[in-house]
Amino acid sequence: MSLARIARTLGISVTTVSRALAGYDDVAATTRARVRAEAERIQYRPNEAARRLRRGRAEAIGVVLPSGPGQFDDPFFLRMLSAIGPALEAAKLDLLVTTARPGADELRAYRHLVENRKVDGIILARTRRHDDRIAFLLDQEFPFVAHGRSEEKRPFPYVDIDGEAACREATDRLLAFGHSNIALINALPVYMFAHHRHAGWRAALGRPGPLREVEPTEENGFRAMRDLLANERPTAVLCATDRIAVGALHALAHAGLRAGRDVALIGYDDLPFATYTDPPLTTIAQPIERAARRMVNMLLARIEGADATGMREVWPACLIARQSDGPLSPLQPSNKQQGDPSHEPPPRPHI
Amino acid sequence: MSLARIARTLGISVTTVSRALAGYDDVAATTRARVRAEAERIQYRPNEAARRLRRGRAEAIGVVLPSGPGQFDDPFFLRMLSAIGPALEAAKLDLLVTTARPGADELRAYRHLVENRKVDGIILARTRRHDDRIAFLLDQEFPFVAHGRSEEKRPFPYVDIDGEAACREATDRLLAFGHSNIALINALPVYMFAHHRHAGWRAALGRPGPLREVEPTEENGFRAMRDLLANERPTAVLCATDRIAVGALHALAHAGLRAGRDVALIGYDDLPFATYTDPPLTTIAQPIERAARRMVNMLLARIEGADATGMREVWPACLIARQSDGPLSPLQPSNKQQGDPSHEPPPRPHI
DNA sequence: ATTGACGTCCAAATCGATTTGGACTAGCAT
DNA sequence: ATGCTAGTCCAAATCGATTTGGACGTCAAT
Repeated sequence: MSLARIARTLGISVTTVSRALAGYDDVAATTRARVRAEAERIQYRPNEAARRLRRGRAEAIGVVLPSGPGQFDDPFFLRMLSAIGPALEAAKLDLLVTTARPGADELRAYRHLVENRKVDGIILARTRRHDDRIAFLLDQEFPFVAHGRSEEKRPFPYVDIDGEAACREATDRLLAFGHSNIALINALPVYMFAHHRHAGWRAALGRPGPLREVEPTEENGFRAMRDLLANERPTAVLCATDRIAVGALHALAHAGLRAGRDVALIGYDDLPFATYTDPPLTTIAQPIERAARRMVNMLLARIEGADATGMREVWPACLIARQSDGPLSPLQPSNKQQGDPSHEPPPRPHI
Repeated sequence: MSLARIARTLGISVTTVSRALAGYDDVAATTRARVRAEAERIQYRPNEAARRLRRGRAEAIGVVLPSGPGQFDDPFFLRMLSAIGPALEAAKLDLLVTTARPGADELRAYRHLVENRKVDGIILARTRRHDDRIAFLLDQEFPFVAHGRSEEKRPFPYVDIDGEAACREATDRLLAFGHSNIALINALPVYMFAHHRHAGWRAALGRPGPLREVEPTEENGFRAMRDLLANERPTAVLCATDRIAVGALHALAHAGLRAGRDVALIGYDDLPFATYTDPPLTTIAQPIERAARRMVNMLLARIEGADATGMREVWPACLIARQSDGPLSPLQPSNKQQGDPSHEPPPRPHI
């Protein structure tokens, strides 16, 4: 009872109050001023539910967070959320967050959002090569924007980071350092980003190399690295995420090896702790926040009915050189000739 | 047009359809069955906005995430969110997430949630000694539950982890190892949790010790540790968060010192990477997920009108011994007698 | 004087679910 | 026949904002 209350106090109709506040031009300036003043006086706030009911919109967008072991503490989603928040504020939309364990639970969460019209649009992250969430949303013709591509045949809006190029460059860098036995500890290949990172590594290498595919946790990075050391014994390792890299770093230390000297290691994500590992981690930084803001803008346009064609963007990532990689060590078993085992930092190639 | 549609199809009134689906007992079993069948057939989903309007409830609860430099990537909030999510699902409430930079922006976010009746209740984390958010919510008599206590005089519902006891025990452990010059790198004292951790350290110490207070990032942990080494030169350091501890660890490595041998270091949070630092970090684990679930239950009760008295719980934390701490090294400058510089892991006291 | 245009304003319908306060019928007892 | 009780059902009001389709009055042009 609020527009009504202003109307009663001022002795005018609810319609006029509504139109005055909404800025219609069929309201006399003096009336509008009176309405504005009274609205201010009683601290009028429109009832969201009423507006939503009338407009037929949820005035909100949704994000489904993966929950469950190994997922919950991934800083990626928090970075995304904190970028989405402010971007939505401008559009006066709410952000609805749901959690779901990957699997059947997850698709159910998306169904729930769509079928109960909880949100007007969805932002979807961590796309998979075959992604039933994307297929579902396309089937329903529900507005969404994905972070990452997919092998879905129908086109859909996305913003992605070019992990393939980034991993190609990182691998090229390792090759330029003189490495040839370059391993990849990748995330599970169901994820599109893992697929791309694998492709970049594979392309730069020009042939298969030592490969491990794991759920990206420190624990799994540790295991994979230990296993690589026991078998293929690579001199350089590209890790698909920094969490994997941290585990791998630890496995190296366990084996009495030092990253950057005995084995070159490159991570991916540039998590805040990457500067403070020992040695500091060479890694690949992604503009997640900017990408998230772009995704919000795309989604808003989609909700307004804009055409989705052309809403496909792939942005470059950026390698950040620190100390966990470097030239092939002369102490390592390799085919190269032995060099000077100096402690000076060796020259680094341009990338 | 949906209850109405079922009503029209079945030739009965909207009232009856509503009451049949809502489980009132003044509906004939056969009618109820027909309604249920038709609802199922057309995949009936009640319109949230209409229900909210009628019930006068938002059917949602809110969380305000701190955003901005140094904050956004704190895993704490993501862990909390992923625990809140499932707990809310059972109650059929939505989770509304807002972001705000700490400061004026933040209180504005809370005002917004309350004044626009966006949510029925709020979960508030990272309480401060003087917390204007808590004061505001109490003033408004708005249902909320805090994670952490405050110096607010009026009672309010909270679940907290006993950081004071945990830090007292951790400091006692360091004392038992033979340390006497035990520093604390704390978070800023505006935060209640920092205040508690300080109190525990101070109580165990029985006198002042080297203290640094910083925004809890790796960077600041690094600086603080470097500064401590250049000045008070403690033999043991308690860090208020694992992120600080990681920075401190790095500062030690930089100075050619090794944690666990040259300097004892204890963190707080048990972040996933804590097992994989070098050396693995002795730290304090908090049952955040369980606490979050408990907070949701309290909040639901509060929303239902339950009395808040007695809704105050302090849970114990748990020290996880790894390798970053240990006995006073004989090589360190100290008052103790020199021992055997063996590489065997020294005996550890029970805690 | 009539017409038309314009400037202001509003009654009523609408969105969809919920809830109040009965209406109506059949069956049974008085 | 009358009253009463259960058992079913529903018309209408309600929540609060939005929107349609005019109503009414004033003023200038014809």
